[in-house]
This record gives sequence, structure tokens and C-alpha cells, in this order.
Amino acid sequence: KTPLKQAATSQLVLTERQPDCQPLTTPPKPMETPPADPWTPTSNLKMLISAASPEIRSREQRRQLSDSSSEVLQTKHCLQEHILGDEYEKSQPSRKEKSLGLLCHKFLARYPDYPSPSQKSYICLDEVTEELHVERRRIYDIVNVLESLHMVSRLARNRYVWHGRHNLPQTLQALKKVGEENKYIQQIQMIKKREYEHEFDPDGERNEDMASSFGSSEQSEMSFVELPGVEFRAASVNGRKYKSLRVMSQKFVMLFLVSTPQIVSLEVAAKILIGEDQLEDLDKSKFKTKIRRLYDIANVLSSLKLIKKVHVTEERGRKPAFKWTGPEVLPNTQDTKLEATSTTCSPPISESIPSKEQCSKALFPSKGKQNFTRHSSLIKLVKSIENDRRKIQSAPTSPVKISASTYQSLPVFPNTVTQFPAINKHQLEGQSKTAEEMQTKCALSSPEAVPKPEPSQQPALSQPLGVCPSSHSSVSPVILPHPQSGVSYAIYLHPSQAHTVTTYSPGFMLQPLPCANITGIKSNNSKVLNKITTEEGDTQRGMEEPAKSLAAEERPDTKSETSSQRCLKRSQALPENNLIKRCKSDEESLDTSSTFFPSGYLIPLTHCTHGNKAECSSKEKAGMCSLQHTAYSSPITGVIPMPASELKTVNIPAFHITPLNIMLSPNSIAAAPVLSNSCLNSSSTSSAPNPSSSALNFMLQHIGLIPAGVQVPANPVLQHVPVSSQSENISHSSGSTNMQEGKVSYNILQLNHGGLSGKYSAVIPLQQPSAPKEPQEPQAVTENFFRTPGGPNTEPSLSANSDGTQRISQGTLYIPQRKLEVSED
DNA sequence: ATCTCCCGCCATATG
DNA sequence: CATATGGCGGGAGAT
Repeated sequence: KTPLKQAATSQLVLTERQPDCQPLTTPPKPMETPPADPWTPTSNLKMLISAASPEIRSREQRRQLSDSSSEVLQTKHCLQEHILGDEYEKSQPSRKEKSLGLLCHKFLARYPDYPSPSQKSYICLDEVTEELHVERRRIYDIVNVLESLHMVSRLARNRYVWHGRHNLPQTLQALKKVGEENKYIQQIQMIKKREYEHEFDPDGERNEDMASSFGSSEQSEMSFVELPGVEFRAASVNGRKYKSLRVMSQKFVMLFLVSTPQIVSLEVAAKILIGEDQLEDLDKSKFKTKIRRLYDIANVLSSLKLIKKVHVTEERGRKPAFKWTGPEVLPNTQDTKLEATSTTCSPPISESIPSKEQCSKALFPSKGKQNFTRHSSLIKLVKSIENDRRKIQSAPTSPVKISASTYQSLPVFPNTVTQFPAINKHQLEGQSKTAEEMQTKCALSSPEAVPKPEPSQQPALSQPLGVCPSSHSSVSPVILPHPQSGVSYAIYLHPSQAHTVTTYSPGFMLQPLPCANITGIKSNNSKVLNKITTEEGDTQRGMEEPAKSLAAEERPDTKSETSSQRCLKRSQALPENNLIKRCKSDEESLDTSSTFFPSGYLIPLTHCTHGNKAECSSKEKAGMCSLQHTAYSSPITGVIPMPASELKTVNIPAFHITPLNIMLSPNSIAAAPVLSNSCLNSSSTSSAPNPSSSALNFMLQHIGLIPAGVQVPANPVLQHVPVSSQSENISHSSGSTNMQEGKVSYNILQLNHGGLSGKYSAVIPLQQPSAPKEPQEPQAVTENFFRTPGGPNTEPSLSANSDGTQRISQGTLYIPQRKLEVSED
């Protein structure tokens, strides 16, 4: 009932204004002090802008502005017009006006995206609730999600610190890594397959096998992924509490980062998130609850512009889904150099740690924020396993750590550059960025050589990686950088199971590995054929002009990106699979049991430039830390002085741990500088050419990705793969945009190679992208999976991967295709 | 009818 | 014990 002044601002207006604002905002913006005067003119402006952004829900009538200072409003007012004939004006706090998404916008408007490090802004929940006129409960929802992204961290009761998006790049990177480790891709495939089966077999209950296997497969015991200096027991607050929403949020994000089309349907997400904990029992109510939560999370993520809502149409109908619109996860650009400079922290750490434990902690260098350690909450473990093993609780060497090591693997290598990575991402993404981001990027980039939009990335990666990595790898577990450009093509290398089992999954120790089981899954051939068409319509409701649409595509950030309202007609989604209801009691019991999972936290050891001892201490908490520290000793070089004995335990796993991803950016050409496990392996293991490489070459050539003459070096690191001009062109033309749109069809090649590790999957663009279609039309993406069973050594276990269909006999070529339709409004 | 998802009860955690 | 958190699911608004 408050007088709302709706700031009816035309989007256009806002857009225009953005330029002005952004420069101000983006860079180091001092931002307002929350307590003092939350509503700064700037903040208001910002808020409006953000609100205006496409993502906002349908006509945004946010009366929230009412509070805002008059001046700001006035400014806006001038511009205000109702355009587009939106009837806004409903003063009613219609339900929408109370939406979490809107609330989140308001919340975000209060703080700068990139607060200057010098001054921290604190968030006082009481103030926020009062100023935003919301119930406290709502704020928690927002804050929890923000916490999961490390955009804020809790200091104490009622008190949070605002970090803004500074940590986003690292966070996403870490999440992606964890997501890969968790094999979410496979899980998704499995779920889809299962659905498919269901279609054919109503009632197919017999899926039990699958279910069980699936459940087991879900290892996701993983817990909250933490960043460097951020979070972590700031005040005593951290203990380990629920965090379920936070964890859920992280997992949800992981799904996007991991999946190829970067589109995740709620249904799938819910199933995966549920399945994790225990054997799966699909309980309908549980499922519904999960969905509710996902909507909550999605609203916040949408406000952050990390995702947007779309609809996926499969044969059965349309299902709500979300598409990742956030920054691509950069490969780890580790710049040793930069790192070195920034790495101030290390010294302190090493110093302080004379003791063995501490040393161990030192293991992982934490340079830039990349290192994450897994901090297991021992408690949980204890329940499940520890009975026997115990005692060692904190000892770094304890088994727990191992698992941790796995996680750690990622971040370990030095990389720091928080900013640069971000830049790269931005570039890659290109258009999609918000204006602010764009500017930031520009600003940052200018100084450095980096600015090149596309190609720049590889070189950077290659060198640094090449140098450090090898050494690193040997020593420290983690370090595999994986280059991923967010771009379309990727080659994934999975660790072979054998090794993998041990090292690979973090959860491994605790639980039986899922992998093995997976194989058993029943397959439906039909699935292979299953097609999914993706269509996206960006246009806002009514608008559709090709030109416009195109423009929109190119520059998503402007208004067109997401119109607030997406009207989707929804065809009835396929009826959900039947879920068997189970007694809650049962579930609960299960849950309890599930508790075991060691929930670990990934804790980035790295410190910011100003490393603090304090952090170290906090870190020690996790047994993991020790390892990192040790490694740390020779952060830059990558050589680790650690005693072999200690390292071994840890290290071994590390090698396998990270699946190698080789990403080829279309633009960049086929060249993929990859630093990978393989190289590590090769170096450490033997000089012999990696068998896998030959297979890879074969495949690539076969497909035409690579000219016949060209060979992909066994050791990917440092090398660029020459690509024929043609291929390059093609890819180039297609551009990331197309890929995203789904127009391009590509093939995914997966090879199982016993020798190295596992399978490689490559995504290769088959066709050049046609010109973008009218946005309205559905675009179809076809994915073909070619699967080549690995060499002799190949393990069955991973086979399940692709679709979950049964294992393929060796030598068999497995080519599932599916079309995906995505529609947006 | 289905999709979204707000509201707020109430169990827990924290202080 | 008083509060602060946040899991959870009913049920209502939006489509």
C-alpha cells in the first residue's frame, strides 16, 4: 500500500543511461555505506538499470523506489515514459512485486558489484529488512545464495560482508571443477535416459537397477565450496551448519557450468540434487520441495544475471529450464607471473608453519584464490566411517584428506589473477555482458595485452601452464589447469576408472564409487535417437523483427535479453515420472544415514594479496590445508619441495583427479593449448607417446576437425593444434553465439582409452552455423555422440557415461542424437 | 490445470 | 532463554 512510485522507466531510457552510470559504478566504486544511507543516488540508478534489464520480471513495477531519495527519482522521472505499452502501474503489491527476484534486485542495488577492496561494506540484516520492507526470512534466501557464490560472507549474527562479484570468477571456476569431478554430466545423461525409458514404459518400475546404481553413483557428498579469504570462519559464526540452500545453489550452478548446452531443466536439476544424498527414492513431495527451492535459487541467480529462464521442449512437452548467461568459466589462467607478484601471502604461511602439520597445510599454495581445500567436516565422517580409522582426525594425512586432495586439485596451481580471468571471460562471452561488466573489462584489459577478444587466451595459458604445470603436477595433486574456454568445443578427458576410482572421486573413500555401478544401466537404444530441439526466442513479447532479434542476440544485455515476462505457453510437461512415495520416516532415516558424507568444504587457501596468518589458522581446520601449504613452498615454480612420502598419498590422486578438458574455442581455432593430466602423466610416467593422442588424432581427422596431416600432440600442453583454415572459418563463423543458440550441430566424440585415462569426448562442430534464425523460431541442436570404446584397457565403468545406456561393446560406435528445443520469452 | 513461488510455521543454531 | 537462521511445504497468484 505504500505509495509506490513506480519508476516507470522505459528500458530504452535505461539503456541509454547505462553508459553514464557504468563507468562510475564498475570500477572501483566506493559504494555507499549501507548503514548510513543505503540509497545513494548511484545505487538507485543502478537499481533502476538493473531492474530495467531484460531479466526483470514482467513489467517491473517496483514500488520499492519509493524510498529512494527524491532526487534520484526525479532524474529518472524525466526519462520515464511508459513505452512498450506496458501497463505497469499496478500499485498493488501483486505477488510479483514481492517476488524474490525483485527483492534481490533491490538488495543488489544496495551494493556495488565490485566494491573497492579497501573499504568493505557490511550488511546488516536488520537494516536491509527494514529498508526493503521484507520479512527477514526472504533476506536469508537471498543471502544464502549470494554466499554460495561468495559474494557475501557472514561475519556474525546479523552481519555479513559484501564482496560483490570479485570472487565470482574463482568461485565459478571452482564450482565447475567440482561439478566435473562429480560427474554431473553423466548423471544428467542418466536421468534423461531414464525419463526416456519411462515414456516407453509407463510404470517401468523395473528401473530399480538403474536407480540403485544411479543412487550410488551419486557421490555428491560434496559440500560447500569455499573460496580463499572469503568466508570461512570469520567470527565464530561458521561452524558448519546447514547450508543446504547454499550447497544446493552451488550444485545448481555446477550443473550449468558442466553441461554442454548450459541449459538445465528444473526437473533434472531437482533429481540430481535429490539423488545425491541417498539412494534415490523419488518421493514426489520431496521433489516438489526441491523444485520450490530451485525456483528460489533461480530467482536470485537470475537477478545476478547468471541465468535466465527458458523452456526446453522435448518430445513430451515443455519443461521449465534455465540457461546460463553468466560468464564462461575461464580456464584457469594461471599466470605464474602475476601470481608471483600478487602472492604476498605465502611467506607468512610458510613461516608460521614449522610443524609438520602446518607444513602439510602449506602444501597447497594458495595463490590467488584458486586453491581450495576441502575441509571435511569430520564430524559427519565420523559417523559413517570413522569408527575404525579415527584418531587421526586432524592429521593431514588421514584418509579424509585424500578426498580433499581431489578437490584441491583444481585450484592448486597458481593462478591468481583474479581480474584477468574475469576479463577473459567477458571477452569470450562478448555481448552478453552487462554494460558494467563490459566496461570493467575494457578498463582492465586496456592496460594489459589481454584485451584481445578471443584468441588471446590460449597463448597465455599455454605458456604458463607449460612451465609450471609439469613440475607441479608431479608434486602437487592438483594442479591441472584445465583450459576451458567456455566456448563451444570441448574435449573432455576422463580419467580412467582404475585410477580414477581411487583418486578421482572425492567422495570415494567414503562411498562406494558410483562409476562401477553405472555401467549396469539398462540402455535404450531409442534414447540414442532421442532428439531435443532447442529454440530460443529472445524477442520480447511481441517484438520480433529479425534485425532486431539479431541485434538482441548480439547484445543481449540490452533490454532484449530477457523480457520480464516470458510467456510460455507451456505445453504440459511430460508427466513426471512416477515417483514412488515412500514413508517419510524412511526417508528421514535415510537422510540421517546420508549424513555420513563427509561434508568437506573446499577452502581456497589462497589469500588475497594481503595474506594473513589468520587465514592460515582458520584453514588448518581442514585437514587438507596442510597439503596445500606444503606445496606452497614453491608456489611459483611449481616445484614442490615436499618430502615424497607425504606427498605421495596426496599426490597420486591428484593426477587423475581432474578430467582433462581440452577446449577449442571456435574463434581461436582448433588450437587448444592444454595442460593436462595427460601431460603430467606422460612426463612423469614415460616419454612414450600417449596412445590416446593417436586415437584422438584419428578421430579428429576423421571428423574433419583437423586436417589429415595434422596431429595432435600427445602432450597437449603447450601445443597448439593447427587447424585447417576451413575448420577455423567454420567455427569462427558459427561463433559462440550460434553455438549457444543451438543452431549449430556438433558431434561429441568420446573415446575410451584405456591407456590414459578414460574417455575423451570431443565436441566438434559439424556445420557452420547458419545465419541466426529468427529468434522466435526454435533452433535445433543436434548432438551426436560417438563413442569409441577404449582400448583394451578400457574399463566398463565409465562407459555408462554417455547415456547411461548400457555399455557398448568395444569398438562399437555409439551415436545418440537428440534435439533440444529451448524457448524463451 | 499447471507453473511459480510467497508466506510463515517451526525446528535448530547461536549467543 | 531469546534470537537468529533457515528447512519446508501449504496453498494462492499467474498463466
